[in-house]
Amino acid sequence: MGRRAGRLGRVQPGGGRGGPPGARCAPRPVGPARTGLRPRVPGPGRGAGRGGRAAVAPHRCPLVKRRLRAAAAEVFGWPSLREEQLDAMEQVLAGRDVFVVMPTGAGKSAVYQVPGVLLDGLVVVVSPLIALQRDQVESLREAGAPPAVLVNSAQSEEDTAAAWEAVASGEARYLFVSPEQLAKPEVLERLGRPALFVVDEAHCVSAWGHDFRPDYLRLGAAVERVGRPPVLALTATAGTTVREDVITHLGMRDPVVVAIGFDRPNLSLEVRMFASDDDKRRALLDWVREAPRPGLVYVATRKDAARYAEQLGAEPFHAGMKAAERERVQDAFMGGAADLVVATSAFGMGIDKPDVRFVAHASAPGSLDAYYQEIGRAGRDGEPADAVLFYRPQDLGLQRFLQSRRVDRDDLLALAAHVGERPGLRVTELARGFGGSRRRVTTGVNLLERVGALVVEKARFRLVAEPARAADLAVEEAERLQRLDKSRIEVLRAYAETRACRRQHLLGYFGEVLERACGNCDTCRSGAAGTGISANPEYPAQSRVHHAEWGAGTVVQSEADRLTVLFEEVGYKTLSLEAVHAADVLGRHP
DNA sequence: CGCCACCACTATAAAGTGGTGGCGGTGCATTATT
Repeated sequence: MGRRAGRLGRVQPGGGRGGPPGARCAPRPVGPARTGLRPRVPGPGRGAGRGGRAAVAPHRCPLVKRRLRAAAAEVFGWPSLREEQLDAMEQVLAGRDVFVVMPTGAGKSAVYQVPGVLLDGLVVVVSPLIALQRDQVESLREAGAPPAVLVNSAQSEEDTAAAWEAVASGEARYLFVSPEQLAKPEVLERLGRPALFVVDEAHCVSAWGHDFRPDYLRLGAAVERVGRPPVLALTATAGTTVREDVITHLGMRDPVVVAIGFDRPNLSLEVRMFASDDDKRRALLDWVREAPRPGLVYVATRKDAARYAEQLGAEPFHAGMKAAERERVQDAFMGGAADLVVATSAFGMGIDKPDVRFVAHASAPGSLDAYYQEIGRAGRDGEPADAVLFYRPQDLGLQRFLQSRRVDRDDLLALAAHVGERPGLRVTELARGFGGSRRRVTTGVNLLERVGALVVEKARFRLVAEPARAADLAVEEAERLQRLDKSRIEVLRAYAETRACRRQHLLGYFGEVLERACGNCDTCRSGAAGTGISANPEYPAQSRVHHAEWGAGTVVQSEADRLTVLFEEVGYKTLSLEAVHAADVLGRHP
C-alpha cells in the first residue's frame, strides 16, 4: 500500500509554505469570507438558489486533479469523483480551509482520504463517536490506504502506545481522535505538525460545543497549537447559522464553502397537527402500522422510546441502553432483521441505509437542523419515502427545557476569581483545584474567553478582567446565547405551522431558494400552498432588516403574509406582515 | 414547559378529582468498586 501511494508523489500542505504543485497551481481566492461571529448576508459566490453548486472558482489545475483522480482510482478503486469532491480536495491541497456540506453517502470522507495519500504528513481526523472512528479506520484498511490509527479511552494502553509510535515514526498517515483527546496538552504535543486537520460531523461544534461537549469549542485553539494546518470541516447539515458558528469556533480563515444541494425531492414532507396527546399517539400508531418499512420513529424521551416500541412491536434505541444492546439493535436495523426502530436522537449518526421508507417524528425535535438531519435518513436510494411530523405545540415545551442552559453567576464568579488568583492553570489542574467537573469548568472557560475576560496562551488560562466584571459579561453572553437557542425552536414551529410549501420553507432555512412549490408535501397536495409564496419582494430571504425593538436581523423566511427573521440579539422571530406594516417597525438595511 | 406518578382527599364505598414534586437528551474520559 505504501508503495502504491508512493508512486503518486507527495504534495506539501499549505500553498504558501509548500512550494511546487500547490504554489504553482494555487486557486484564486474565491468564495465568501465568512469568518464573522454573527451571521451575514451571503456573498455573491454563495450560490443560493442555483441548486447549491459549489462555491468555488471555475479555475482548474489539471496536474493536481489528475493526481487526485489517480490516487482515488489506484488506492481506493474509485473510477471517478464528483466535481465537488475534486474541487474540495484541490483546495485542501492548496492549503485553503474548506467547509464541505454534502449528504451522507455522497463521499464526504473521500475529501480527506484521497488528499491524505498525497500529503506528506499526518492527517488528524476529529470525529464525535469512537464507533465512527473505528468504521473509518476499517474502511481505510480495506481500501489499502496508508496506515490509520486510533487514540481513545476505549482501547488498551498497548494499542494507544502503538498508535503513538506509528505517529512518531511517521508511519501512520491518518489519526482519529475525539475532541476530548485534543484537550490534553500531551496529546497535542504528540501530534507534532500535522499536514491537515479534519473535523468530521462538524455541526457537532455548534450543536454540542456550547454545553454538552465543550471541548468542541476548544478545537480552534488546538488547531493553533499544532501549527495551524489547513482545516477541513465536513458535515451533512449546516444551515447558515450553524455554518457560521462552526467556522467561527474552528477559527477557519476565509474558508472555501463546497456544498451539494439540500433538496431531496423524493422525500414527501408532511406535518400532522394535534391538540391532545392521546390523539397524537393514536394517530402515530395507526400511521406507522400501515406504512411501508423499513422505517424509523423518532421520540423525545427514553420512556417514549420504550413505550412506542412496545406498542409497535419494534426495537427501542436510546443512550440509556447497554452498549451491547444498542449495537444489536443498530446491526439488526442495518442488516434488515429489524425493520422498525423507535429511537431518541442518539440513533442515527453513521447510519447510512439506502432503503429507509419513512422517518416519523412522534414529537418535535429541538431545531430545524436536527429535524432535517433526522429525516435525511429516509429515501437515500432516491425512491419515494415519507417524512411525517406528528406535531403538538405543547411538545416544544420539552425542547425549551432541554435547551435551557442553566448559568449561575456565582459559579462563574468563583471560577473567574479562581483563575484570576492562579494564572497559568490548565483545564485539568483548574478542574481539580476549582472542584468542578471538567465539563462545567470548560464550559465556563469557553464563555469567559468568548467575552474577552480570559485569554489562553499555550493551553494556560489567564484572567484579564475583574472577576465581577468577567462574571457579568459571561452571564450576559450566556443569556444572549440562550435566547438564540430558544429561538431556534421558533424556526421549527414556523415549519410545522406554515401554510406554504414545506419544502420551500425548509430549503429556505438552509439558504436555498426553490422557485416553485414542490408538489410533494402536504400543503402542496391539499392546495393550501398557493403560488408566489416564496417571493415577498419587499423583504426577500437573506435580506438585512432592522426592527425598532429587536435590532438588526436577517430574513430567513419570506412568505406572502409573514416573515421569519433571525435577529442578532433576540434570535428568530416570526412577524406578521400586516402587523409590520401597521406599526411600521421594520426597515430595510442597505 | 408539560407530563406523570404519587399522594391526599372524599366520605354508606369505590374510584375519581385535584394538588405537586420530580423529571426530561446527546458521548467521551476517568475513577472507584465488585
